Amino acid sequence: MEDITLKTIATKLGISISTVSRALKNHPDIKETTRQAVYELAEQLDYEPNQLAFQLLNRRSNTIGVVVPKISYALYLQALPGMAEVAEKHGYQLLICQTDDSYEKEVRQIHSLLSSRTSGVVLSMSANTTNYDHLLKIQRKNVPLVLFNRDCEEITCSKVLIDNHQAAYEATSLLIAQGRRQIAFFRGPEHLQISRKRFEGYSQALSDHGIPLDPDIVRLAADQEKEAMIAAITELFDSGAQYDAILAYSDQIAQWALVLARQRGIRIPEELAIIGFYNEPTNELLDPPLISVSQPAYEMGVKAMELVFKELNSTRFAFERVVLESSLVLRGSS
Amino acid sequence: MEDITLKTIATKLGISISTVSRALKNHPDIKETTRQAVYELAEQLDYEPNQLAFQLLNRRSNTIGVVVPKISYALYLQALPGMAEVAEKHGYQLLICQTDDSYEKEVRQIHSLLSSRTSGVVLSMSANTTNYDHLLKIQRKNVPLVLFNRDCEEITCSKVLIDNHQAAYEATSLLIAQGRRQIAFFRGPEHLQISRKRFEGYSQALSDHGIPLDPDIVRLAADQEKEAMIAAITELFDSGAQYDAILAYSDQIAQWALVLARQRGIRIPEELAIIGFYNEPTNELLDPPLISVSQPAYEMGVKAMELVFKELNSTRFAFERVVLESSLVLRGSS
DNA sequence: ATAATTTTCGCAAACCTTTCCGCAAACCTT
DNA sequence: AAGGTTTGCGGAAAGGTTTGCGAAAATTAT
Repeated sequence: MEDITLKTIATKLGISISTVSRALKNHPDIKETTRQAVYELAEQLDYEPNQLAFQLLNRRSNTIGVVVPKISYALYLQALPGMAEVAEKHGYQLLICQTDDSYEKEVRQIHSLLSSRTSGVVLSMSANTTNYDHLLKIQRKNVPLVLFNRDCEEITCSKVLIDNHQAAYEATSLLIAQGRRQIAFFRGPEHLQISRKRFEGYSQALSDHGIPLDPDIVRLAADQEKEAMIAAITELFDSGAQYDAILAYSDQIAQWALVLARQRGIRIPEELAIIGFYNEPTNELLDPPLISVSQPAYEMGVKAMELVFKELNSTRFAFERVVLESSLVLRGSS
Repeated sequence: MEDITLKTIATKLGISISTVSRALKNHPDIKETTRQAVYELAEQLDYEPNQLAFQLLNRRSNTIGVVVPKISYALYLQALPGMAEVAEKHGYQLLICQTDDSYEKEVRQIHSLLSSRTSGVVLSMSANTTNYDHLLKIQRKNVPLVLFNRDCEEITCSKVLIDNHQAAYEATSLLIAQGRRQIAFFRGPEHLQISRKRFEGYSQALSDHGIPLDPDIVRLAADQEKEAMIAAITELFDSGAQYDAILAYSDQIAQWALVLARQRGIRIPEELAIIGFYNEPTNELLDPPLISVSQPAYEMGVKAMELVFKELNSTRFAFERVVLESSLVLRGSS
């Protein structure tokens, strides 16, 4: 069973390869009868145009690389379909790469994408990326790069983000408005700008309301593995520090905080209010349902992919920085 | 900024393209000094071999297509990394396609994969697929096809599955052993073999223990959208039927059953025991934590991908049917 | 010194598609 | 009927890589 190519059809029909190619593309130069004959035989032989040849000719593959820390995070899980839809509309496919927040893996993935001549890259940097040579390499090859969710000042390119400072500020303000004064904070990975911004928003809200920041209840929870999160939360709980609310960098942390607090008989939200980030769908299954900062993930995905194609289809292009609105999803946990 | 190719290097060094190619591949024919010169210039120019050209030559891309109903299901979310790891070890990338359980989308995706000359396909059929022409087409093109999780008797190929009959049988038996006699069952999509098998395992366990099957408490919950699931569950709750346990086709359903039951003040597990399928990580955040049939998702992914490469690298190949062990993860919900 | 190797490298084909250009035949014009 | 236009199709190049084969250059043997 050999591969069916234009040549197969051309030979069987006694016409040239170029005629077959044009017939299949409905080129006006081709006589209706030949066109029909070609279509019939192509159908009968299950001819599938060889994208590889086309891509080589085109000098790039119909593929956009999407590099994310973990597919399983709600944000990416929800953004991916948005990206896929836009990509499919343009006849492109997505090459999804997971870095597991490893810098080395990210570099490997990027090289692999470059090697397979991806038409563009949407990237959410790993938490351990502090060197950006691989990203500069993408740009040097004139491949559109769009930073997604996780920003990085060192790289100039299009970006799709939310205002993390603002989001954290609002969440904190909500807690304060509800009378909370001792708001604990779980920080995310240190190198991540979004993590820093969220902390700054939190700090700002406190100071704007004249509440001193208590370092005892600001904790690091960079590792999003179950055991690490539980350890960080337990440490706070056992520290003897005073707190009547928790704002966490991610819902993963917030969810475990809620569960562990419940196990200790702490009443939520009466004794302890909890708010997280990302609006994981499972938040509403919890008891009580978890409040969270919701990002318009699907729209972010759409927007990011649109920016890729915008850059791809224009010669001289001005980078865009798109900042979408996040919102607090109010539920029972506060 | 032009693309860097072998020709670029060859011209700058005044040698031929083939020499550059061989130098980079450490071909013994090449003198050490030229080899070094080539390596240096390649490094300096950020040369990335053009996979597209190689793939065209090779007549297939270094890519395995993975077609699943929804990435967000825990099974696939956990299986994907297993697949990716094996693929990467072979120098392959994954082209992940989501069908949203739509037959049409599945057909489109398959054609797209065929067109881009994927080296192999791992497929978990959509719930609405009853025509298998597109799968036969894959096989006719000699592209290795491995069916994953969702079986289908009409297609002969390698498969990676669990014994759904057995799993449901065990789950039901556990409930019976705990004294439950009126076990409600939420069925999955009708066309899905795994769905039927689970129901059969459930029925078998009942009859083996001399318990009659009560059609009133066997409900269809094919649609895994939140609203549809809530509707199906509410319908059971409002039906006035008697039941002291629920076995659900998926954890999504089971989770909502648990939450909705709790909202109605039903005590779990005292009044109602609940068991689901797939072992979603969020099960343990619920109150009480949800019991579930756990599949070795990661291993299933690894195994499936290994089968793809096994078939890819052998001329005459015997299909394998791999049935992995599932297990009940015991928690508080029963 | 020449002959026989061995070392080192270049040529060209192949993978399949698209598209510019040109050519022949058929058509139309007056 | 001669010229001009349109219609329908084929030839060939380009895209970047790998590889078998042959050839030149360098080395060794006689």
